[in-house]
Amino acid sequence: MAVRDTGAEQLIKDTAKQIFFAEGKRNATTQDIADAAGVTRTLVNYYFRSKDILFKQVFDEAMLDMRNKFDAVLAADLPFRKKLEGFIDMFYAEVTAFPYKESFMITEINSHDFDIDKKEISPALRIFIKDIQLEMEKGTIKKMRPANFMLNLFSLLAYPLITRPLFKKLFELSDIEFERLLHDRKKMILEMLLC
Amino acid sequence: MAVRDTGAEQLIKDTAKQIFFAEGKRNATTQDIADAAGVTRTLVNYYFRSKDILFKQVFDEAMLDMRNKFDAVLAADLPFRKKLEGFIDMFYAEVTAFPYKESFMITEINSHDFDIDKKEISPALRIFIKDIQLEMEKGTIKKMRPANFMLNLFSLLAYPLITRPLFKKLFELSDIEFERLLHDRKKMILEMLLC
Amino acid sequence: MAVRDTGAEQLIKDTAKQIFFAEGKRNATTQDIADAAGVTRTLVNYYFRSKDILFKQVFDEAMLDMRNKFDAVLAADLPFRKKLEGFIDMFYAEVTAFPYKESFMITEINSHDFDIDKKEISPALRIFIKDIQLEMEKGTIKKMRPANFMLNLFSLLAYPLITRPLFKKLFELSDIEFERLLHDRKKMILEMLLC
Amino acid sequence: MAVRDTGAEQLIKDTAKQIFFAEGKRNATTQDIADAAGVTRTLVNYYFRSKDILFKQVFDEAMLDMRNKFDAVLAADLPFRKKLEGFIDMFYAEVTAFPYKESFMITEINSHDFDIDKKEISPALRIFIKDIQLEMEKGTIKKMRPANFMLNLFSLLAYPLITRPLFKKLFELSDIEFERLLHDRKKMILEMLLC
DNA sequence: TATGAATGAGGTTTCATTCAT
DNA sequence: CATGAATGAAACCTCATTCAT
Repeated sequence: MAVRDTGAEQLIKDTAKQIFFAEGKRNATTQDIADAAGVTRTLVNYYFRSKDILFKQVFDEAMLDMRNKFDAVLAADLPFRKKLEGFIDMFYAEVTAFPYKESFMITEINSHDFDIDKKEISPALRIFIKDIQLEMEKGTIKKMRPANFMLNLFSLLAYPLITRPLFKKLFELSDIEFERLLHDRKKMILEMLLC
Repeated sequence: MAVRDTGAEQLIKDTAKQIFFAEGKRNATTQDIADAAGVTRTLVNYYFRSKDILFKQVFDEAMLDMRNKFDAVLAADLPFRKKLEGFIDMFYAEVTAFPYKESFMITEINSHDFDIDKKEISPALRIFIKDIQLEMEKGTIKKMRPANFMLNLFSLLAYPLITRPLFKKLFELSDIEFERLLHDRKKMILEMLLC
Repeated sequence: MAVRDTGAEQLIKDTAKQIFFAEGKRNATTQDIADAAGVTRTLVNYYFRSKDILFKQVFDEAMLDMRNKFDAVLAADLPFRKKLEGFIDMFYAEVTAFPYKESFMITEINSHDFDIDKKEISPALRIFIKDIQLEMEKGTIKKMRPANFMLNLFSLLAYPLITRPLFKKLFELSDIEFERLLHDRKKMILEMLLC
Repeated sequence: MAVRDTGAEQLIKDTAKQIFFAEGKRNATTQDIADAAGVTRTLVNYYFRSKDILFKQVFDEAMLDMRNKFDAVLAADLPFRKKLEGFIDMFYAEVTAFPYKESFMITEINSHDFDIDKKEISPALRIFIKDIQLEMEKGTIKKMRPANFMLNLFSLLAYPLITRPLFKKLFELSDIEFERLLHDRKKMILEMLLC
């Protein structure tokens, strides 16, 4: 009697995640995913009924995953500056593991049927927004809507990563040079946000 | 003697541009484009041989178009601050006309066979880099690699636009509230970059 | 428990063989073949991925098939003359069943990417070449390269069959008259080769 | 005022002949032919209305051409053996110039709507048949139907040429070796036919 | 749980042909 | 005599999905 493996479902999702986010193969077919996972194409369908469902599940999991990581950092019991530093480090680590995830999400976010099912603002985010307002009162950061502070943070972090190929060409940079550039940014972003 | 019509080719490209960049229909088929342009599908093929070629041509034209607009602003004979303001205005105008163009380009840029055929850094960009270095010396902007200054500029401008749906959800903002937020950013971006 | 049908793949190949070789419909489409086999066109594609692959498989099978029949006759333990007679009979039988096979193969052979994957001369052919050399030494056949003897054999057998329509016209022969002509050839060919 | 060229029609036919018979590109499109002839595709259509008509005209011309060459040799005032030699030489010369012509004709001949419009047996052929019968009476060639003598002649000449790629593989022959083989055949064919 | 067989829908491309100048 | 533009028909191919074990 065979041992129930049962890991197939998660294996397929992980493989899809890898293909989409790490390898950047946006148009991978179910066949491609099945092949990479070492299962038959129909098994993919057995578990997920349709490609769209697999798609959505992988996407949602990735979103949730990222949100959990965000929350962990944002709700941590640390001084504001440390939180920011932790956030930046976490973000860069994510991008190193899944270089295409940002770009992929951008696409999804802009697709016509984008709809994440969330009820309310995450508690961690609520805490962080409080932090931001406090810092503004203390004068360590400029006065602005908290949403704009968040937008600035994300912008300065994420945008260079998703347009990396373009800017490499534009400024004639090697991979190493671009890495150096990114490295410089960490301190710089802190300064821009906190000055 | 009738004038040769011949506008069909450009018409098809313009229609494709509209569909891709203004309506965000990334997966539009040749049929969709033909229908929207009021021509038969095979005519599309007559001019462009294949969908990929149409795709590439439209993309390249859009890139060139944008670069020309950049160059016009960056090389203008204006004080640095005015240039920045002009750039920001131009960028927002572009995005208003073609809301999905950024997102579309992100995707292409990250696709595996991305390769723009450029020989050297654009003269206008070279001028602007000079401007940046001059401003640094004057102390009106912080010292950093010029490339990082450009990255900051683009990041703060573009990222909120391409992640708009997500942040609207995240902060529970209406369209009007988000517009207000964007409006605030113009002044704020100038301050962040120039402080 | 029902028996797996699974005969579909072979059925499609056999049908294609029939259409190409027996009916001479060189330009049959996948649809034609699917219709004749009583399956849907996409099933043809399911098994063979592309028309070319089906094409190649059918062709290769036909080649192998014929080679096996050749080998059986050429390697048989019979006196040389009997072998020749057997070969001629076999050849005519083949042609009766698949009148267009020869012509089809001529075309393929002359196509630009013709390449059968054979490693070495078939053992049966090697035996037959030995036979030929022996007969030459015995003086029952004229001295010549064995390859030329083979060429003569095939020429005299096959050529009239593949140019049948032309010669029928040229000599104003009815089908029956042409059959008579072919019938006479059997003895004549033996005489020409063995004299 | 431009010089009337007018050679375009013949140029197209000659180009088609070249492509079909010399290069063996059976499936060349009108575009291919137009390109090779240095004219636009629509010009091909202007002259020939349809691809089939061009096809047929080229084919018919090639047939007529060959028949004229046959006739010239067969009706010449020469001894029988000389005629045969002349015929063989002429045939080989033709094949050298247009290696794929034979194979192409085989295909056409076997196509379902093959129909050359001839009224009667060519006078030259009639003369040659007389010759054959005379030689039979003289005992220089074996007794058989004249049609079979002709079939033998053509078979031994043409078949090795149209199956050349196959036999090269089968007997592991280089191009040079195959040429040598063909060279030997000239004398051998005469012997086989005349013994 | 897992799979091979089969299908349908939709997309792309090729090509000969016709139109209008 | 010559051509660029446009069209129609048909072929081909890919893919997600369903069926029947």
